[in-house]
Amino acid sequence: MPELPEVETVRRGLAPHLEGQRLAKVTLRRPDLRIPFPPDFEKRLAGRRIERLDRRAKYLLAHCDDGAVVIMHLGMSGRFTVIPSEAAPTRLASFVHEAPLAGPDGTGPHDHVIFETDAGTRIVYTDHRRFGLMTLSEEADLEEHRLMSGLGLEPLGEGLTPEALVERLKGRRTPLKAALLDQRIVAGLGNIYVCEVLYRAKLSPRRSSHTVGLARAQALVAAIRSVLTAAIEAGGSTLRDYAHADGALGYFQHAFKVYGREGEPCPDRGCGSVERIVQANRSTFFCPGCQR
DNA sequence: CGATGCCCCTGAGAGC
DNA sequence: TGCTCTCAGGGGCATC
Repeated sequence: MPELPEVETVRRGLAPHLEGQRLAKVTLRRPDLRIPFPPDFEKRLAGRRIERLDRRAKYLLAHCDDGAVVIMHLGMSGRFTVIPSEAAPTRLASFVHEAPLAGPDGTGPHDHVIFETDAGTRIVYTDHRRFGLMTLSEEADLEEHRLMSGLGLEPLGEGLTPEALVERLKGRRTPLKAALLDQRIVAGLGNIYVCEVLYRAKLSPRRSSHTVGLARAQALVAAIRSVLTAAIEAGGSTLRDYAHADGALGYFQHAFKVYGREGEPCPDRGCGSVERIVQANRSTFFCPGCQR
């Protein structure tokens, strides 16, 4: 699902509805997602004001006025729907595929969390595969939370330099594709954007990570920055049922050069056709002609 | 420590 | 129509 650009797009869509708002009510419709909700999650958040909505890697972080932070991850299929107070109490079906309308509150069977703000806005978290999570950090230092402490370099942050990347890839014999998916090295890339980054950097997904020196790392860092920046500007990518917080669709999927393009000619050089291979049980798309 | 496979879950689409 | 199989943007855990 959502990789960094999609999570950032969701953050931007939700922020105006959450920042500065007080949560009037929080409702859970099941006890867990990928992990259980913390005890008293609903009570703990009721009455709290959200001061800021941040993002770290693929996590959304809602900072409360009492210092608690709601940590949220969308997994593969998580999404938010904003229902303004004036809207009819039925969901806009256009951005929820096949989701049957259920209870009198207009929620469907995969709507697991409902936030209601003092302004009357409802923010519904939907996640049919339930690989997402929501939990609470009470730590004084958020970075010490177990979900945050192991995260690697923020791809659009200043820490991602070619030198830092070389340092983290050094000594690893794992394929470069797997290393870039490893959130402990660089945090925020997923399957689609790693494929796109490797294509643009002209590096093979099979290349052993330790063979990436400074020159190749420079190409990688440049590709990571440009692909993610362009994807965020496009509002992320829309595949299958994914949509923004406001129901709009991102369009970066039209800019994919290799992802999902098996058999098509290499878009840059026509030097071969895009191949699909399986690495670590996930599809990799690349051009064996120009990616070395 | 590092790398691989399997698992969590639901639904869509292809093929028979 | 209906069954079975594969695949899906994530990540944690066991195992070697």
